[in-house]
Amino acid sequence: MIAKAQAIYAAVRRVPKGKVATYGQIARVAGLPRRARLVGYALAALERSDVPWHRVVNAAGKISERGEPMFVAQQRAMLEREGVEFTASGRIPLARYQWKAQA
DNA sequence: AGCCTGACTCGGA
DNA sequence: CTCCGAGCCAGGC
Repeated sequence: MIAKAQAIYAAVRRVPKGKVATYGQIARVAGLPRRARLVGYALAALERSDVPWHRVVNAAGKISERGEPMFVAQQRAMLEREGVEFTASGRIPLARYQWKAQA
Protein backbone atom coordinates (compact mmCIF):
# COMPACT_ATOMS: atom_id res chain seq x y z
CA MET A 1 0.00 0.00 0.00
CA ILE A 2 1.50 3.28 -1.03
CA ALA A 3 1.03 6.69 0.61
CA LYS A 4 -0.63 8.17 -2.48
CA ALA A 5 -3.29 5.52 -2.36
CA GLN A 6 -3.96 6.36 1.29
CA ALA A 7 -4.45 10.02 0.38
CA ILE A 8 -6.90 8.96 -2.31
CA TYR A 9 -8.87 6.75 0.04
CA ALA A 10 -9.03 9.55 2.60
CA ALA A 11 -10.44 11.87 -0.06
CA VAL A 12 -13.06 9.34 -1.12
CA ARG A 13 -14.14 8.83 2.49
CA ARG A 14 -14.93 12.54 2.68
CA VAL A 15 -17.61 12.21 0.02
CA PRO A 16 -20.94 12.38 1.89
CA LYS A 17 -23.81 9.96 1.38
CA GLY A 18 -26.09 10.98 -1.46
CA LYS A 19 -23.28 12.76 -3.32
CA VAL A 20 -20.75 11.66 -5.92
CA ALA A 21 -17.29 12.78 -7.00
CA THR A 22 -15.30 12.35 -10.19
CA TYR A 23 -11.89 10.68 -10.40
CA GLY A 24 -10.25 13.96 -11.28
CA GLN A 25 -11.92 15.69 -8.37
CA ILE A 26 -10.74 13.04 -5.92
CA ALA A 27 -7.25 13.40 -7.33
CA ARG A 28 -7.27 17.16 -6.66
CA VAL A 29 -8.63 16.76 -3.14
CA ALA A 30 -5.98 14.15 -2.45
CA GLY A 31 -3.32 16.59 -3.53
CA LEU A 32 -2.62 14.77 -6.80
CA PRO A 33 -3.81 17.08 -9.62
CA ARG A 34 -4.12 15.41 -13.05
CA ARG A 35 -3.71 11.97 -11.56
CA ALA A 36 -7.23 10.77 -12.28
CA ARG A 37 -5.86 7.52 -13.63
CA LEU A 38 -4.00 6.93 -10.43
CA VAL A 39 -7.28 7.28 -8.57
CA GLY A 40 -8.88 4.61 -10.73
CA TYR A 41 -5.82 2.44 -10.24
CA ALA A 42 -5.97 2.83 -6.47
CA LEU A 43 -9.68 2.10 -6.33
CA ALA A 44 -9.20 -0.99 -8.45
CA ALA A 45 -6.98 -2.35 -5.70
CA LEU A 46 -9.70 -1.90 -3.06
CA GLU A 47 -11.03 -4.95 -1.33
CA ARG A 48 -13.23 -4.96 1.72
CA SER A 49 -12.68 -1.48 3.09
CA ASP A 50 -14.76 1.36 4.45
CA VAL A 51 -14.05 3.43 1.36
CA PRO A 52 -17.28 4.42 -0.44
CA TRP A 53 -15.84 3.69 -3.89
CA HIS A 54 -19.31 3.55 -5.41
CA ARG A 55 -19.58 7.32 -5.05
CA VAL A 56 -16.78 7.82 -7.55
CA VAL A 57 -17.74 8.17 -11.23
CA ASN A 58 -16.02 9.56 -14.32
CA ALA A 59 -16.18 13.14 -15.53
CA ALA A 60 -19.23 12.40 -17.68
CA GLY A 61 -21.21 11.39 -14.61
CA LYS A 62 -21.26 7.78 -15.72
CA ILE A 63 -20.14 4.67 -13.89
CA SER A 64 -16.86 3.37 -15.25
CA GLU A 65 -16.97 -0.25 -16.33
CA ARG A 66 -14.42 -2.80 -15.34
CA GLY A 67 -14.92 -6.10 -17.08
CA GLU A 68 -18.01 -7.41 -15.38
CA PRO A 69 -21.13 -5.28 -16.08
CA MET A 70 -22.51 -6.81 -12.91
CA PHE A 71 -20.44 -4.49 -10.72
CA VAL A 72 -21.75 -1.44 -12.54
CA ALA A 73 -25.34 -2.43 -11.81
CA GLN A 74 -24.38 -3.02 -8.18
CA GLN A 75 -22.77 0.42 -7.91
CA ARG A 76 -25.80 2.09 -9.46
CA ALA A 77 -28.11 0.28 -7.07
CA MET A 78 -26.13 1.49 -4.06
CA LEU A 79 -26.17 5.07 -5.29
CA GLU A 80 -29.91 5.01 -5.93
CA ARG A 81 -30.38 3.67 -2.42
CA GLU A 82 -28.58 6.75 -1.15
CA GLY A 83 -30.92 9.01 -3.09
CA VAL A 84 -28.87 9.63 -6.22
CA GLU A 85 -30.98 9.76 -9.37
CA PHE A 86 -29.91 8.70 -12.85
CA THR A 87 -31.05 10.09 -16.18
CA ALA A 88 -32.67 7.92 -18.81
CA SER A 89 -29.24 7.58 -20.44
CA GLY A 90 -27.72 6.27 -17.21
CA ARG A 91 -25.90 9.44 -16.23
CA ILE A 92 -25.87 11.24 -12.89
CA PRO A 93 -26.73 15.00 -13.06
CA LEU A 94 -23.42 16.22 -11.62
CA ALA A 95 -24.78 19.77 -11.37
CA ARG A 96 -26.99 18.47 -8.58
CA TYR A 97 -25.20 15.48 -7.07
CA GLN A 98 -21.51 16.30 -7.36
CA TRP A 99 -19.84 16.74 -3.98
CA LYS A 100 -18.45 20.23 -3.42
CA ALA A 101 -15.28 19.74 -1.44
CA GLN A 102 -14.72 22.47 1.12
CA ALA A 103 -11.21 23.78 1.45
C1' DA B 1 15.56 1.27 -19.47
C1' DG B 2 11.47 0.35 -23.01
C1' DC B 3 6.73 -1.15 -24.05
C1' DC B 4 1.94 -2.09 -22.93
C1' DT B 5 -2.17 -1.66 -20.22
C1' DG B 6 -5.70 0.59 -17.37
C1' DA B 7 -12.24 2.22 -12.39
C1' DC B 8 -9.35 8.92 -16.25
C1' DT B 9 -9.63 13.82 -18.33
C1' DC B 10 -9.51 17.42 -21.59
C1' DG B 11 -9.71 19.86 -26.00
C1' DG B 12 -10.72 19.61 -30.79
C1' DA B 13 -13.18 17.77 -34.89
C1' DC C 1 -23.72 13.32 -28.91
C1' DT C 2 -19.21 10.42 -30.43
C1' DC C 3 -14.35 9.55 -31.72
C1' DC C 4 -9.22 10.77 -31.38
C1' DG C 5 -4.96 12.06 -29.56
C1' DA C 6 -2.12 13.58 -25.83
C1' DG C 7 -0.91 13.81 -20.94
C1' DC C 8 -0.75 11.31 -16.58
C1' DC C 9 1.32 7.44 -13.37
C1' DA C 10 2.00 2.57 -11.40
C1' DG C 11 2.97 -2.35 -12.43
C1' DG C 12 4.27 -6.31 -14.85
C1' DC C 13 7.27 -8.38 -18.37
